[in-house]
Amino acid sequence: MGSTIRDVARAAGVSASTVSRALSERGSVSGETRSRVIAAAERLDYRPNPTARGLITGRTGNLGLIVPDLLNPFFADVAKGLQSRARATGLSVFVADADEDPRLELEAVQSLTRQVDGLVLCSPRSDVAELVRHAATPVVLIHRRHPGLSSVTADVSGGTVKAVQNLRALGHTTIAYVDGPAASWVGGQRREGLREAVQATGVEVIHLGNFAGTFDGGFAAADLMLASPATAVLAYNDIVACGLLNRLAARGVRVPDDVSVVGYDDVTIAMMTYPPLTTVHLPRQSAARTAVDLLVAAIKDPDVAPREDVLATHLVVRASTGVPARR
Amino acid sequence: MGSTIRDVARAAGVSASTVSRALSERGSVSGETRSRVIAAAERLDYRPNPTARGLITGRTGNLGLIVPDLLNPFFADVAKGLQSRARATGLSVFVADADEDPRLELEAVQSLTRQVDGLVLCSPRSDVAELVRHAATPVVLIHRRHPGLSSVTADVSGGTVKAVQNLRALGHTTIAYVDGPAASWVGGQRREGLREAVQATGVEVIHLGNFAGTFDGGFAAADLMLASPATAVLAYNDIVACGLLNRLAARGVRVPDDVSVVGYDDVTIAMMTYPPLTTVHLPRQSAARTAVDLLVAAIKDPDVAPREDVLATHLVVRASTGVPARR
DNA sequence: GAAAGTTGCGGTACCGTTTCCACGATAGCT
DNA sequence: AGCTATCGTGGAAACGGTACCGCAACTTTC
Repeated sequence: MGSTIRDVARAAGVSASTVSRALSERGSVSGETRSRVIAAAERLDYRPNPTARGLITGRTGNLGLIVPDLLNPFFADVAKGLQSRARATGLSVFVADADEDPRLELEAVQSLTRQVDGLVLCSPRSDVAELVRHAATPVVLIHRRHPGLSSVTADVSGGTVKAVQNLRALGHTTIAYVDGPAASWVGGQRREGLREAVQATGVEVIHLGNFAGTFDGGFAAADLMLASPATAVLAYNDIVACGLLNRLAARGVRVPDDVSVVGYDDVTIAMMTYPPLTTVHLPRQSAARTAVDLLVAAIKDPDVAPREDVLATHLVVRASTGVPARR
Repeated sequence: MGSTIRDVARAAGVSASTVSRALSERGSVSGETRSRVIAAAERLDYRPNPTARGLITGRTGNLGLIVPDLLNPFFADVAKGLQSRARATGLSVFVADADEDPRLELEAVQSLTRQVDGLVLCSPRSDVAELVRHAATPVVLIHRRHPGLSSVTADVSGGTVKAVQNLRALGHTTIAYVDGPAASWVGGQRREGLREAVQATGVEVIHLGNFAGTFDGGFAAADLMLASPATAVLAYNDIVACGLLNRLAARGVRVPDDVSVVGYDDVTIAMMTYPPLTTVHLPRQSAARTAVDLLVAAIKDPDVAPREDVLATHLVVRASTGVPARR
């Protein structure tokens, strides 16, 4: 089956340690010996056993990613980006879906931490300090910040300001906001952005309250929005916006003629709605890339100072926003 | 940091082998000794090092999943289902996104196979025999069949028949079909189902040709569909259907009044389109569950006979299909 | 030409766990 | 009482690598 380093050593007429050195490009080996070893390894189709290597080096060559829900395209995107960057770095990645359950998040940390060199926590729902206490490896956060930890976040409040400015420029003066789960960290960021935007532009913001961050959440919020004097609505994320669009269409409200809708995230389906959704673009693939890089740095040197990267956001204007009609 | 089995042994006043036996419920240990060991392990927060255990047992406790594209909600769903079932079985899962690239699929097999006890290949794009040649562990296929391998597929052709029968019952006699990539295995299944359906119902099927299995593919196909005499259209999958809906809406065609649209997969966004999409439901979470179970069986006994499970499909009728208008 | 440094390689000791074997003690049998 | 099972336990080997040390041969230096 799998040939071992000793098989290669025998075939090449050298010792096991020499094979190890020759193949890992470490230590000094004569060119002639090295090529003989490489030839033998090739012939036997030898691949170092990662488990055995991991035992002695303490490195697994793996990264772990914990997300609240893979079905949310936002997290799927992060997973994809992380995967791709990890592959480029020669790492494999464990993915754990915590099903929006803080308990499962902790469980995932515990079961993964021994098998990976580093952990990426994406939008964790639970207490970060608690999670980190159970992690035996470096940790990087995505879409959440925590003192003393490296993190990659997006400038959500800046994006919010841009969105509101754009709506204001179109002529909207009263804007509804559909909030998500109250505990959400990014939710806090958005509300802060809204306060800033109100100060900067003078628009009036109507908080419609907390809804689930899902299609149904948006669906439910639509009726409240229509009952309000707002001419535009900012949704917690694109999925919520999608629910809004749907309910609005069902009620015969035209978008953007009667109501303008703006989402957050710019996930794939934001382009697929009708009309295509104006949305605040949050970088995901690049966030994932950065997260891998931060992690790799922390693995190489555990004492490296944590870094809090904030990625720029921008507004993607599509067809769901326009000049408000008189109501 | 992490305490070892010897630390526990010392703390409990026994040997390392006794600790191993006590904790793994294997072999004979007196009740008194066991509880002393367990107490010591608890106190030291001892967790067996999975790497070391893996080295000696040859088991990693991990599963590998290779999908073409995590952004496709279909595959994200499979990943989620697999993950959840694996967790319930005490396994962790590696996820590899091959980016629709056969070369990356092979690479993923090679880099994962030594770190897992079993591999799940979901809709592989490449030659399955070639992939399996490089796998050192049991393999289960999802959404593809291959002689000698366990697989979990959905009865796509049966679902197709149901879809066509439904359209026929509504009064459609000419149906367009938007095909996906020519090489696709499921594509073949759908075409076969179409042939069956034509025989059974006598409808006429117009093949609009091969398109990318994406939103853009559907977008592009819409114009061809409108130029044909068909009153209903079957799309390669829900995403393609979504593209169709969009282009139809943009051209002022009403769904389902002017044209009926049917998708495949029943992914989440099928509920979120306007109008909500009638679609052939393909089980994913249960496919993933079955795949884990088949794999676990194959891991326990490598000589177990391969099983080809075919899961039932059904038509989910939503608002995108209706009685055809005279054109 | 001898001392010192460099290079290439083999031997050995681990990494942390499980598994196999041996051994003493206790129990059950004739 | 002696002989054989059975049970509980400790010791040692093994899994497949890498790291460290030491040694021989060769090169450099004054």
